[in-house]
Amino acid sequence: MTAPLVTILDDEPEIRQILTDVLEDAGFRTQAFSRAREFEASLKRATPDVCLVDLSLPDTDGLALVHRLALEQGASVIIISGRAQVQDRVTGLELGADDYITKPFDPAEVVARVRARLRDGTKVAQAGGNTAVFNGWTAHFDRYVLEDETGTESPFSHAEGEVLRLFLESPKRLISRAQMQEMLGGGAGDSFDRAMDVRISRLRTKLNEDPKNPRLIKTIYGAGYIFLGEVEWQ
Amino acid sequence: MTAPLVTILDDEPEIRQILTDVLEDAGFRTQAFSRAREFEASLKRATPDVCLVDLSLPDTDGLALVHRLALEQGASVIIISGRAQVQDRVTGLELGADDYITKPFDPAEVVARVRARLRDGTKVAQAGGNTAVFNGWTAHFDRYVLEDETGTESPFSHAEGEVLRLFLESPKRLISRAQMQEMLGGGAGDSFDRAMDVRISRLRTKLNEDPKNPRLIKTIYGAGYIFLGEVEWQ
DNA sequence: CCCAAATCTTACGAATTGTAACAGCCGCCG
DNA sequence: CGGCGGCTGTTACAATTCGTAAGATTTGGG
Repeated sequence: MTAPLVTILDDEPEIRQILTDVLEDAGFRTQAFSRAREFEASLKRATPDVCLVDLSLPDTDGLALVHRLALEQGASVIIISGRAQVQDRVTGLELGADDYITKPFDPAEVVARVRARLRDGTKVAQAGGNTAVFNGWTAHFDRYVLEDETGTESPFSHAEGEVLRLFLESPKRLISRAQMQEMLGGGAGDSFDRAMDVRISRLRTKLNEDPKNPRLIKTIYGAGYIFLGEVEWQ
Repeated sequence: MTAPLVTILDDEPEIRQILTDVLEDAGFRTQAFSRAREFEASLKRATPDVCLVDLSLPDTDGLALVHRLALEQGASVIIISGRAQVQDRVTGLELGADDYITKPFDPAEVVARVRARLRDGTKVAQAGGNTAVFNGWTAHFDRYVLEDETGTESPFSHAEGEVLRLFLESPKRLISRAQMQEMLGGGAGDSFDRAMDVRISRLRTKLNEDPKNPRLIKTIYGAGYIFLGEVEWQ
């Protein structure tokens, strides 16, 4: 699957550069434009997944553009603007923008907000986000199915999926028991730890882990678990 | 069609009051909670369209709650927080929130952002046609007919249609049993749950679902059902 | 090496869900 | 009227899920 496409429309070269860099680092494809005319022309060639639009454009009314974009293209639109007044934000959002970021902005936050737009899915071709590939396995969270490297499929349950997803979302990082309980909605039950053990045990079986030498789900005595494995979400 | 439901989770009574007032003025239905426990209990009865969650809760880790919400409920989540650091926002958004508003906030902006969520996210009861196309099937609700991918037609009953419509109107979202009863005018009969089971069982048969591995109507043990499939109303 | 704590695994059972079979209801038609 | 057929809820039993308990095993300190 190709990476999501993010288009940037801003007349300041610096901003374009910063946004392009940080978004490409985050794994997106990007296209940057300085003028609305070129930007709109590009829409006829490829529909972006998210558009970052600066309102203070010299050659167009930015708000009208946003309105058209949101209405016709069906793409997610994030306004980036120097105007920080509440009224500006409200009108921007009412006109169809999905988010409104004020300058000066932090690049990391922009990336996070772009991701948030991609996640909610209804606008994007829902291809991504609920399938993960790791070490020969493929986990389909939409179908609750785990796929072998030979293509053999076996179902996993909701509880198993919760744990697996948690691991796949934070690979190669220590996950403590307490963290799991919270994430998995465990009312910190008295013996809830044991339940978690069992869940993990069952997951391990399903992943054909060698009990003596687990390769994917590693126990850190007294601390928690670590999921090793090269995960790629699709 | 009923107004969209917005739930508010905040421990400060003032904030709850302000948000409730301004959102109801804007035409939404609201439910406000001060504690996470009650809030989560309410989710079993009705799925809100948007959740406003304050992170600084006394009785729970707010971030974990947000994560669960975004993951399982598929509802739009907006974090409201006193913490304004970029890092806080980024982690909040990465964990699945759709937006992040810092206190102090302007009520008008909150309303605008809630509206933005509703626009792209949840399909609010499509007023449009009564024909839905999904995964090779076509459901004609005006004629009570289900059409095969080969064009073969087979009738479905009223009760089956109710359930099917409910699924098709909220695809890829968890639908709890309680919700079904409500939506389908269920006199909360004691054994009405089993009737619902039977309805779904019959619907599954009609959709040629493999009992061992259903592809469209998925059961989430202890939670409800989820309808997978790419739905398009016509 | 020994022990206590932590963790793994297995078996069991309560709760939940699936579905086949039955029965009541309603409309249709001879 | 009576029988028939489709629809739908109820019941009963089978299958699944998942937490709990309990014993086995592993870990790390002394």
